[in-house]
Amino acid sequence: MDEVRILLVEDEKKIAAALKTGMEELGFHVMIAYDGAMGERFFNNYDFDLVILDINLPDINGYALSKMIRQRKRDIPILMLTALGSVEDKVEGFEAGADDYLVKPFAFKELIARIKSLLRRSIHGLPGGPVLKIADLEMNLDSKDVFRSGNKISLTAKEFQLLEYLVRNKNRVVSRADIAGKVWDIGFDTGTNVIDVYINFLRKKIDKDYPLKLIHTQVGMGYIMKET
Amino acid sequence: MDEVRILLVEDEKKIAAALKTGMEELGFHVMIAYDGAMGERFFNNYDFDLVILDINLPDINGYALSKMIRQRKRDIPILMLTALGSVEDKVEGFEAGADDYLVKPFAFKELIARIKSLLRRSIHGLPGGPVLKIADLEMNLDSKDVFRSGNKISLTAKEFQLLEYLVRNKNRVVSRADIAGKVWDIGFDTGTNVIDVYINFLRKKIDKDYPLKLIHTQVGMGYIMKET
DNA sequence: GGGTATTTTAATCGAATCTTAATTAGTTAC
DNA sequence: GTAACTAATTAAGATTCGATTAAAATACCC
Repeated sequence: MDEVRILLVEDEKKIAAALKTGMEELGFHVMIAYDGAMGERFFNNYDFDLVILDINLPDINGYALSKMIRQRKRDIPILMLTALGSVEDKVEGFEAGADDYLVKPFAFKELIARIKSLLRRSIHGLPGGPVLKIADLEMNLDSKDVFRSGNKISLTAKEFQLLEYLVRNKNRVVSRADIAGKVWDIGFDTGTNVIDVYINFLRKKIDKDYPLKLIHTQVGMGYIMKET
Repeated sequence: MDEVRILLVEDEKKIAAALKTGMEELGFHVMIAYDGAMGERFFNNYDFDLVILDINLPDINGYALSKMIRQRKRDIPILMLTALGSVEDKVEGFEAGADDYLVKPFAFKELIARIKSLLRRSIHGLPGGPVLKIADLEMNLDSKDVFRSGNKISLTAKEFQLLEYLVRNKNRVVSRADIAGKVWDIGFDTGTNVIDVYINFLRKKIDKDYPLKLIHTQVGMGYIMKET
């Protein structure tokens, strides 16, 4: 999730500054608007991935601003952040188009968790794009993409399965019998050496060009994937 | 938004019954599971638009169930409903894939407002026209019109269904078995190759005349739709 | 009911992938 | 240090997989 831009509309300068600092430490890019008109202007002139709205603003109130934003860009996540905690306020907030509603005072961590949950849906498509990692190796289980140090590596189906099994069991020695059972559907009584061959395929694609080797042999035991 | 089906996993029967009644009065169709295993079973056997999860369940806990649901169907909204109100609990909930987290006791109206907000976002109920997009390809689910770079493409019913499934799962490899189950109602044990044939039909209509191909084959895995 | 459009089955061809097998290299144990 | 074993590597053969085409079966429409 790179370059997430957040518009924060909040009139209490101290709170706004604190939130901005906290969020920027997490890598978000935050822009503060101190009133509704400013919020509207910013929204119209820049591109944001998410909006955080206070309700009680000096001029335009948050509900109105939310509706305006929804009209103009119906898929941007809006999170309302306010001292108004009654059920009616919340319902009104949601009806104005909010995707989430958080009552002050709140824990910063909860805010972040909710922001991430919202972004998960809107930015990188849908939630849970599961990615396995070890060192600089990444496997995307959805798209079946594999990257080493950012370079794309294309694997065949079996290679992918084997690598997935190894990475899932990283820092743990897996025997050939384990692999045979999980990746191939065989019991490993057969005198085949497919596994060795495939380990070789993987090493060529994954380790060969990199000084840091990830696949290691434990003679007499099996293979292990680790960074050290 | 017609026929919204909600899965409610909640072990306290009184609460579950009360919620079900309340929601059904609003036109939702609710199914109750009294423990995690039951929830999992229901989830696997029926189609839902939203899941409401209690955390403290007799057997499997809500976090685990949430992760399981996310893996299987990553676009369904999950709302956690629980007595655990600490920030850590909430963060854990969101990390397990929840889209919203509501602490008991709560106002029924707030629950409804949050449910509606989630449904509004989830694909089916997006306001303002159901149009799926990827790159310069657009599918209007209402009018069943399909455009590539503004040029109208006419598809047959099955072609449309298949394309819709692929586009909904863009950037994700879908296996033939997935497709067989969702687009055709078959289990893919049959040795048919309809899917391959239809992929071929789609490619001719959608990709043939354009340099940027959208339908890609992952040999041994399935098909994926992506721009790159 | 006839004719067209759509869906499905079937068969072919070529290429990608998987597997086997044999050789070379490396490791362990005595 | 050498025998015995274990693993790495390579190349070739076997098999599967997918694209494509054509034809058959089914559904649809007037």
